[in-house]
Amino acid sequence: MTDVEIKSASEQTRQRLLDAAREVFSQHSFQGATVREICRLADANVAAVNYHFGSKDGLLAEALNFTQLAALQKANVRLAECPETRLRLFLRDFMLMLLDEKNPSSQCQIMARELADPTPALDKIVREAIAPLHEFLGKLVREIVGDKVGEVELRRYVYSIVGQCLFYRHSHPVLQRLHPKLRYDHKEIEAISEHIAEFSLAGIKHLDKVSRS
Amino acid sequence: MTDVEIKSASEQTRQRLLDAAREVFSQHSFQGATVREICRLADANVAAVNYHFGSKDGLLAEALNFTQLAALQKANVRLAECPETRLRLFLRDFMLMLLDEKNPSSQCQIMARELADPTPALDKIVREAIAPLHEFLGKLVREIVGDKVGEVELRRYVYSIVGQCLFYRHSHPVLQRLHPKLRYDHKEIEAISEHIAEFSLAGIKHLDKVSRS
DNA sequence: TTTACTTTCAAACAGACGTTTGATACGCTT
DNA sequence: AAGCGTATCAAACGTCTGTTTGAAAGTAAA
Repeated sequence: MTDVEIKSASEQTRQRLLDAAREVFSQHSFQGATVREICRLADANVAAVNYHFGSKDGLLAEALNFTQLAALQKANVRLAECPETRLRLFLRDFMLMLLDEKNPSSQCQIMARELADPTPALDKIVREAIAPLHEFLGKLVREIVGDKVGEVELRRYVYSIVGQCLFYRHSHPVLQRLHPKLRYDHKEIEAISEHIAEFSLAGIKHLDKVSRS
Repeated sequence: MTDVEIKSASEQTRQRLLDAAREVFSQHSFQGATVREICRLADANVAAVNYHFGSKDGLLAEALNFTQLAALQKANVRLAECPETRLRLFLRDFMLMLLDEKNPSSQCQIMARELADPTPALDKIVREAIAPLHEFLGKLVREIVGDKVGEVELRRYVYSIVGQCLFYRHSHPVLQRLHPKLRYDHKEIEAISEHIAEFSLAGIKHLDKVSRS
């Protein structure tokens, strides 16, 4: 009987607040999300946020959780595959995490909002999620291109890959207006990630070839 | 002596409000931007926005202006170059428009904010700016890949290109934290656009080759 | 100058926001 | 059961928001 299963009433409301916060912060901007809506969703009093987390900023900071993203990277580096295949597999898992409509508490939506309108939480996001992600992708791409490519160009490869991925999450409101039929189901997400992987691998290898000549 | 040069006092404040609105809306989210700050910047009374534009929403709608983006496309289709070169040239001009720090009234920053947190203005943006842009790029890429590629794949090419471009604008707050030395001067922007062009052309032609086989 | 209309202005409005307060209810040890 | 620290609650606080108001100032034709 661990304290992971049995929690005090206080810890339960804390958890409900965190869940509600992830839900609301992912659907509205930080300024657009209201403490009152979060508390309503968590069946808690308005004062609960300030009691448990000090402030709205504090709640956002604690609501951020990047374990899923970190787990993806950790699992990937353990694979005994060639770097190209590992890139393909990572992009598949990453896009599934990024676009899955079934996963409402997606941290990535919060991250996307922070990009457009940074709050103090962005520093934590960059430090704990984005910087490690870029480092991970940098190493992976390095395995593909070898040592001939400079750091600046390597970074641009990573930017091109990440840029393509984020586009689908970020521009979702636009894509839905352009193509109302669009749905991010599992099959569609796999097709998208395969496209990004092939497109990127071609771009990487072509530029690699050019810079070697 | 046309009425373009000599304007009534009323039209002058209208214009000052529009300029101030573009400035403020590009630096804050729609919710974060306040009517009072816009009026302060425009040296106008708080009531001026509602008098001239009906509401804050109305002001944003009228502040949007996509003539620069449209001009880029119109100039590009008139070039007597091969489609690859035209893509390279367009990406150069597009990125200069997107990233130039000297251009504070950049419409693109407002667009980027609308993506993350749509307001009623997003419909106008999609209709008048994004849809034409995607159509333009779709035709340009079509010239490169020929008729063998399906519509769905063609769209994904365009998404990959646009995604790379928007990343630099969109993730600027992140990139600055990752690499504080980063500056978007003319030379850097040209290097970025060249990278995106080469990366994308390689991706397009490789996938084209694969799908033909 | 008078008249009619447009534009500006200070002030106020009504509502929403994050946060604080002081009282109440709860859980736990003694 | 008494006592004590913690957690919850309705209510209020002060501030900021977009918007409205009615009077004042400006503009231009008669």
